[in-house]
Amino acid sequence: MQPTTTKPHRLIAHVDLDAFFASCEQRDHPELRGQPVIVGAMPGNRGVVAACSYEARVFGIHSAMPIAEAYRRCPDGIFLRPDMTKYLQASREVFEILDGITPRVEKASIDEAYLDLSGLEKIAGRPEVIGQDIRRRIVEGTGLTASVGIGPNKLIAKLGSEANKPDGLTVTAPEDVLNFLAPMPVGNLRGVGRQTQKIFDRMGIRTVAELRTLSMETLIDHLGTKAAESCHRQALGHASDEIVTDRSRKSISKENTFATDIRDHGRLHDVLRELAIEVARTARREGLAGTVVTLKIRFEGFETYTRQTTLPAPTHDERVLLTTAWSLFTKGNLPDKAVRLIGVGISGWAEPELAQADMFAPVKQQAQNEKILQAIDTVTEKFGKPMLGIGISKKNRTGE
DNA sequence: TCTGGGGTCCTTAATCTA
DNA sequence: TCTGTAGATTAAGGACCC
Repeated sequence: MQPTTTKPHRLIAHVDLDAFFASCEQRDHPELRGQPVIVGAMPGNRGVVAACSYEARVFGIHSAMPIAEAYRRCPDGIFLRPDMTKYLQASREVFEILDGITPRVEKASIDEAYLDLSGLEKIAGRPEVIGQDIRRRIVEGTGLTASVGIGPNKLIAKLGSEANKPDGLTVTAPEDVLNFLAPMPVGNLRGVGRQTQKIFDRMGIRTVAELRTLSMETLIDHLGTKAAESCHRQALGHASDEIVTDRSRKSISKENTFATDIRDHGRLHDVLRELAIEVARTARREGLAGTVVTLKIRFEGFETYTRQTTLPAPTHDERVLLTTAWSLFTKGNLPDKAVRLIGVGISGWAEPELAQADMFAPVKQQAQNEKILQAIDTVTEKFGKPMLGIGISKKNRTGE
């Protein structure tokens, strides 16, 4: 009989900067310290709270809350527009510090990271000591506080950092994972948002311990296979412990919500051009060229649609993006209503060598296709009907 | 309450292809 | 040659996250 081998536990940390945007502002403007700071849209405009200080949270304000509601709750709060340049710089400084602790750092967002600390205990001491060291280095290096969770995988590390905010540290040993999770609301699990929460509410399931009592079949019946498997695994404390140090992006997009809904197609086209220019610029800067163009459109009443198409050749040319997106708008069978938001995105990256393709490739490809189409028309004219193979090509090409 | 912006991943339906 | 079909691919929308 083969000896049973069990995979050794890894030691994963999750580092989460506290109220990041608001903390950057309070750090740089001492007069804002101790004040309810709300970063996001300005009251009177459309928008939501991007981040708020802990002093603002006392009023029940939280991120993603409509700014009008935040203002109602705290009219004396300090409302600020986000300064992304500042936050990106602060984020870079934090990641430099984290890179100095271990090379195995995964950037989860502008203000969150996972670190693989496995093996570090021999040099740096117990997980508690390492966790305190991470927090100390961040506050000394940047003036910002962070909450840290440490556990055998990313889920437990993340829930740990959330459990003790702000400026806290939670270490969960592998043998404590089940007890750590048991009393938590199911909404703490990854992928359980508003809709899934409603389903659990209807089932009378509030905590992870209660979730564990459900059979896999029941879970699949209510949530579908993927979500059920994910919840089941998480409830038992099973999750990924892989640190992905080079996450490549899958898409680039830009969108814009108008202050008031508009119907003027000329203005829509102008805005779409600006967005296409920004998307194309980002793509070129990052050496990416994509074949899938997506138009996003939201009408009055928050009615949202997306339309996408696949180009014959990869592009990072704003003219191709604009032409394609505009044709999706005009030919996408969309309602004739005032527009609240318009956006454009690109994805479906070509292979690296193709991504370096010359920017006129799509235009050339288009011209090539036109020639082929002309040839088909000639053949059709001559023989009365298209030859089978060519006929199919034409059908595909035009999407009819 | 009245809902930004930039992403990722999943499900489902439609379409294409062999 | 035509047609039905299964699997692959594409498109659209939804849910979620920060």
